Amino acid sequence: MKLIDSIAASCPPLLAGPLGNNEADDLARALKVLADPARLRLLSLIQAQPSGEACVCHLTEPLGLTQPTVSHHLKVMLDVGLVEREQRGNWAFFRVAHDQLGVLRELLA
Amino acid sequence: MKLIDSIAASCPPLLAGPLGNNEADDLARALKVLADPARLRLLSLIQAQPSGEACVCHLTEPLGLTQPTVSHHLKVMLDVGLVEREQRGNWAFFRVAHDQLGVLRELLA
DNA sequence: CGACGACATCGACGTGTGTCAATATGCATT
DNA sequence: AATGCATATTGACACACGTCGATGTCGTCG
Repeated sequence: MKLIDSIAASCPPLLAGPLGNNEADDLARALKVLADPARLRLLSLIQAQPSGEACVCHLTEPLGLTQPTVSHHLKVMLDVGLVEREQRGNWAFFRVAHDQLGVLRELLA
Repeated sequence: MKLIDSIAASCPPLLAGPLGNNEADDLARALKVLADPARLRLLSLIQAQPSGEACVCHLTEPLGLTQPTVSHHLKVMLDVGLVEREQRGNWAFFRVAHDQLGVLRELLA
């Protein structure tokens, strides 16, 4: 199970009551994934595509980062559940996982 | 001007369009402040007080961190605008800045 | 089957940061 | 003024992480 799914099941909203160590650790790990300029730009770039999806080769140039770095960031976001991946032939297409982003948003309440 | 105020004035929601370098950097810096278990627990502990405020000496023991570390985290959150500080005699009382937290929450849309 | 293109993984490097002990600052009370 | 207490600052250390070049893997097309 992806990190954000398990947070959604176990973690109360931030200001609803004192957070335990485990809950705080999990929520912090998820927020850390989001707290990077390259990853924020990746999400906004993927979402800006008319189809709502993008492959790695279309993302490296607008970001000014190398292909391994972009691949790394996408993997990190995939692991926590912030993006979804679909392989089609040689290309790997990524979409923003709106539901999981919404989970994080609602936890800051 | 605190970081989150300037973000609120200049930064569009994450998925509204491609983020520029400066916007992504600012938003990431603000999220990084939140993406730490000690700071998340601090916010939830302060909010859990009946008065909605707390001084440093009431926060070190439930967190299991030293006083300088707690002071450091509060200063970092104060600088970006996530908490407010009010000195009363020897004690410094901190409150959660709900508005600024709301700004961050709405930017993840 | 062989070559090519897209993507993933590995190893290494530099930077950033959470933590603590030690010390400084500032207010209050006597 | 002098002492005591709450908080802030400093310096140092260990660890995490973003980035890159080099290389590996897998699917596609001659």
